[in-house]
Amino acid sequence: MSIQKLALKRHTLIANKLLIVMSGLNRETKRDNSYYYEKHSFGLAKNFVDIKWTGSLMKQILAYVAKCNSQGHISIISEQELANTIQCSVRTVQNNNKLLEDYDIIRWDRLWGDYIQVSLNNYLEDFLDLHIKEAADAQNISYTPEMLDKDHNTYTSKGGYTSVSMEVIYQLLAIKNINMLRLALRALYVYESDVNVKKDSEALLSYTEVKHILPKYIGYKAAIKEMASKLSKIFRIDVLEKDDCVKTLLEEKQPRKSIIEKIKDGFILSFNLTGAHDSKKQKEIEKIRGEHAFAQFKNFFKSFGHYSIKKEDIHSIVHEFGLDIIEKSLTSVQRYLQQTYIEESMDAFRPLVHEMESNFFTYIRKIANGYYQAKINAL
DNA sequence: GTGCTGCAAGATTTCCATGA
DNA sequence: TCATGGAAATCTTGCAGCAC
Repeated sequence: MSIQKLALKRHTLIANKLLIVMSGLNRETKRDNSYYYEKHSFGLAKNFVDIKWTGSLMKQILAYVAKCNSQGHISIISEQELANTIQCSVRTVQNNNKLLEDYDIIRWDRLWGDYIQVSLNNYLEDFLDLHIKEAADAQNISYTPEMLDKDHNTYTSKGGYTSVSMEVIYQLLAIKNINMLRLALRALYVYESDVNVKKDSEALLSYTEVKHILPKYIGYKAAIKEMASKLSKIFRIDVLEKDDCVKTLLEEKQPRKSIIEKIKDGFILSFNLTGAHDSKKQKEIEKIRGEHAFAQFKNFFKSFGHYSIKKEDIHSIVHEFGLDIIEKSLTSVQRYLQQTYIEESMDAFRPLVHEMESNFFTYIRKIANGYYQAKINAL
């Protein structure tokens, strides 16, 4: 019997401040004759700073964020499946839940057997870093569409959030070494900040930065290089040292002051996410290809009947299950329609077409969900 | 029978002294 | 300052006992 794992969201939104606090707050607080504290800069809540982030605890929180709905609620989750997914024992999952509840980070209740429900406390504020803007202030700020909800509330964010692909989440949950996990979480934040926001071509982490984030005993070059090399399943990583470091970064780019500071270290890790690992780019590509796949299917279907599906629903379903699953589902429906048309009577064919015409979104979603569950279980 | 908790052993992480 | 090894601290795990 295969070990059951959790089916997680294809794209998980996670506050940068959560990545920062779990990776370890930077101990180098004095910079350029002034003081900088990540705790204050990111507006971290006391309970998130005070709790001791063990490896299993970090992975458990990542799994909860990757599983919950838009209100931070998980209506049902198996402790055994969670333990299988984050690669620890059920006892550790239970201990962690109790600890997280003591620190007022989650609430949980047992449903029956090993099934529980979990709510992430202050989900918007603490896990997405989104804060509702007062109505009076809202008129005076600019915002991106992503910062508006269905009720047209306006949100502000201090440290922002990043989108992490399902592939990357599963890779993070498989990491056994706590310092590798810390390094990966910090690299994801730097990638969001440097590549997605500042539009640099790569995310750079200097030796000094890594040294002050990881515990002192592990903060030396050989150990950092060793850990970085093992993260190649998630990132494309280049280690730039001494002459390489200066030449590559100074000759090929026009670096900002902050990058020049990193170059002075003479030892820099360069991180890049490619293909399906880059959640934001992946979402944009899938939107366009998804629309194309549905347009092709609609063209095929027009000789049998007519249905309508909103563009937003296409984006949402492609976002939820992924382009490969959606294409597979549409191909399967097309084949099934053709087969029924050829091999069955009109009495069997008509109700099928009618079901699709009445709510094609629900119909295709049901099929996609089946393929998706099978894909997750095969991981 | 089920779920929770305390305990102890083993595993992992962190600290610290030391030498290069 | 960096790298390392041994010691100490902490985390993880499974078992046993208790309450319901």
